[in-house]
Parts: sequence; structure tokens; C-alpha cells
Amino acid sequence: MSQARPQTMPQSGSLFEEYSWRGMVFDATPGLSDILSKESVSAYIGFDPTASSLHIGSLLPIMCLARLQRFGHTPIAIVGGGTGLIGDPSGKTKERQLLNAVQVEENLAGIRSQLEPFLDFNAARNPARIVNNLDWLGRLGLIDFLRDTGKHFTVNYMMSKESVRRRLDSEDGISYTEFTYMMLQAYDFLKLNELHDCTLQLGGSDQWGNILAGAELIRRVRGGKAHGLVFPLVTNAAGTKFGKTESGTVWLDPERTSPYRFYQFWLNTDDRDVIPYIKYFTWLDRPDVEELEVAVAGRPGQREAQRTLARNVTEMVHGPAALEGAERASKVLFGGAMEALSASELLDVFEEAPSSEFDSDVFAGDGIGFLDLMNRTGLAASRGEARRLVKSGGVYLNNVRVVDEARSITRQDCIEGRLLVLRKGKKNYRLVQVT
RNA sequence: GGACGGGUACCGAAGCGGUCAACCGGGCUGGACUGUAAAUCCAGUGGCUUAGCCUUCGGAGGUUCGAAUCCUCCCCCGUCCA
Repeated sequence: MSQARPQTMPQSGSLFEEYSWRGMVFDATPGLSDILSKESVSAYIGFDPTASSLHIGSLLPIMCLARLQRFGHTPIAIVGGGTGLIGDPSGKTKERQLLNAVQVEENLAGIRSQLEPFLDFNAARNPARIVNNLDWLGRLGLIDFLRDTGKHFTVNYMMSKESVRRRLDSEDGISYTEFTYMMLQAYDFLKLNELHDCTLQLGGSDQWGNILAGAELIRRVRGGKAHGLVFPLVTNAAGTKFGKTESGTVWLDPERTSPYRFYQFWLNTDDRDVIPYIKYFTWLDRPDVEELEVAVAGRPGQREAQRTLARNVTEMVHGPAALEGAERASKVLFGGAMEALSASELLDVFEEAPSSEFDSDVFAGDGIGFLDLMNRTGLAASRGEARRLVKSGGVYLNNVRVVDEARSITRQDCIEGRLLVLRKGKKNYRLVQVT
């Protein structure tokens, strides 16, 4: 079950079959399966530059491209520098806030670097490409656009699309700007078809309408056949939005979501979701996945599948060193062997835990009351709450349960005289640094 | 503009003169069990110097020994009529 890095060694079988067994085909244009088994094609997916980092919601599209490349096809990631300035109405009930060009430019740079670990840009035969559609949309003249592209779309056709219709029914309506989005995306497909012989567009199921519009445009303008394939929306058994936790979105950027949290996110995957996720997000082959499926059914408590998922995805996104750190941190946080670590190691492990700084005077002499400390670090909203927590046995100081609500904290309690680890419940840590 | 109905803690919702810091449900937070899960069970959920005290029931006044509860005015929301 080793984790393979980006590579272009073609795999056997057809890409379509591969997508299928992994549950990644929600819908596809007729005949696509045939073409993928016979020819090597160029395919693209668009990434939305709404934020400077991709989050794990983009992992499925990324894996789609990566798999495609392994099957000998050529992946193109298009970052929507141009379309990002417009805003896609698909899946949105409200008009979007427009981003300015500078923001989009910054976001593009971040996204580009996050795609790089997944795709091989130096493959001899089918190197991956990242393109920015601002390159052509930016200098597209309005008159040309209306004559060459607009002529191929009837308003009737556009209005019949689900993404538009829903907004027509809503109170807010849809602006002309967003209404035009579909045409711009179609134009992208046309342009990529022209420049890079791209004949396939992939996307989430909400992109189906936009993708078909592009294929249609290619047929009309260039007489060529183009295809589309959409993957399903990633769901979770809890019915919440995939990729969100109590602490927010799970980003790919380690600055935003630490590798530890990232690893934990996957480790905490529901039993019902773990096999689909493994199919989506790892390179494990069919026999390995089936083995894990048996493991989940037979001894769910072992969480072999979750562990495998977390290990694989964390390593793929953040590298082996970060994975090692995340696993070490997990061990300390859930195994409780805190004494074994030095203050600086603890700082490292708790890097992403909220922390408060206190002047060393606070701990001098008789020190500070424990309840006050709880309150002042924000771990408890009031002293009363702190008291209740202690009474119910839910508070730990340096991983030792606190039973005496009247106790004070002095310098003696600090690890190496400079660090305290407060914990509320099982997972709620707060670091106190003595300065 | 008129007629009703209503505004209670994070949300929903009881209470309609004292025993109300306010039933109950949800949420949330702890605990037990467990697999860092789900389900279940238990506890807590305004503040404090915690056998007690203080501040809360849309807002401001008033009646009363005593008000979330009664009265007056005001603000806001819903429904119907104009």
C-alpha cells in the first residue's frame, strides 16, 4: 500500500472503467468510454480562484486529473482567472461578490503551487499543463465575442439550464454578468480545443450544463466532437457539507489547516464514508480496497480504513515528514504520554492549538487560581463554567485531571517553567506560554 | 390607518401576581460506554467572593409587601381589513 508520487506510467485497463469502479462517474456523454480506451486525449478541469488555497473539496477534481494522466492522457488544469472575475451561478442561490483582479491573481499563484504535487509537468509524452483563461478572456473583444460565440447560444437554451432557471425563480434574480458565465466557460472549452486539442471536460455534477454548452459550441464552431464527464458531489453520512469541520474548512494549505488537523479530519471519517473516500482520494487498487472493506465490516473498531485513508492523503498532500509529525502529535494527544516530551516538542505538537501568553509574574508566589486561568485563557467563558467543568471532571492540566477547583497554579506546574497544557474534554486543548 | 395575535435564555416553546434564574424539547459543553465513532445513558447550560448574593423574561414608566405575570406609553414582528 505504498503511496505513489506523480508519475506517468500508463496503467492497464481503461480510464473510464477506473473512474467507474471508484464511483467517480455521475454522468458522461455517450461514447466517451470507447474513446478513452482507444485514444489518448487531453482533458481539462476548471479550478475556481475564489480563495488563495484549494480546500479538500477540490481533491476529487485533482485526483481525476492525476488518474487521467496515469492512464496516458493529458491533464489540463485551468485556473479561472477570467471566469473568476465573473462568478459561476451554478449551485449558488445568490449573486456572488465580485473579486478584483489582484485578488484573483494572488489566488491563482496559491492554487498553482497546490496542484503541482499531483501532476507531472515534465512527462515526455503527456505533460500536465496549467493555464489561466484570463490569457484569452482578458483580451476578448465584446463585439467579437457576441458575433462568434453569442450567436451560437439561444437565450432559450441558456434559460432552460438548471443553474439559470433556479435563479430566475428566486427573488434575487440573476445578473446579466452571471448569466453570461456559461458562455465564457463554453468559450474556454472551445479555446482549449483549439489550442491544445482538448476534447474532454471534467467537473462536478453541477457543471454538467456548462460542460454540455462547451461541447455544443465546439461542435458548431469547429465541427468537432467533444465530451464531458461529471463526478458526483462528495457527501458524508452525517449530512453536513464535505470538507467542513467545527473549526472550519479543511484547506490544502498547511498554513491554514495544519497537517495534524488534516490528518485528523480523515481519521475521523465515518465508517459509512470511508470506503468511497478511499476510492476517490487514494491510489489503492481494487484488491486493497476490497480488503479494507472487509476490515471495516468485520472489525470497525480497528479503523484500518480510516488510518489508511488519513495516511495516504496526508502524505500525498503534505509529504512524508508532515505525515510523521501528524501521527506523532496524534499519539501524544490521544495516548497521553505528555511527560515524554520536552517543552519545545510540545510547542511543535500543539502548533495549531489556541494558545495564550502570560507574564511569568502571574505564576510567581502563590500563583493564579485555576478557575481564573481557565477563564482568562478562554477555555471557560466564566469562572462559574470553569467550576462546573472541574466538578464534572472534564478539565486536565498537563494531561492530569484537575479535581480541586480551589487549587492555584504556580511556576512548579509549568513544564520547564514555561509551558502549561490545559485541556477541556477530549480534544479541546489550550496552550499557556509563560513569557 | 383599523382589527386581532405575538415578542421569555443559543433556537423552539411553557409560565400569566409569590414556591421562577424561569417546565419541556433541540442545540451546545462535560462525564460514562466505545473505536479520537455512531447509538445510548448521566450531568450541566446568566454572573459571582456559590448553604447565599446579584442581574435577567422587547423598551421605559407605574400598581403592589412582592411582577416574566396586572396597568400606561413606546418599539418591533405576524395575520387579516383599508
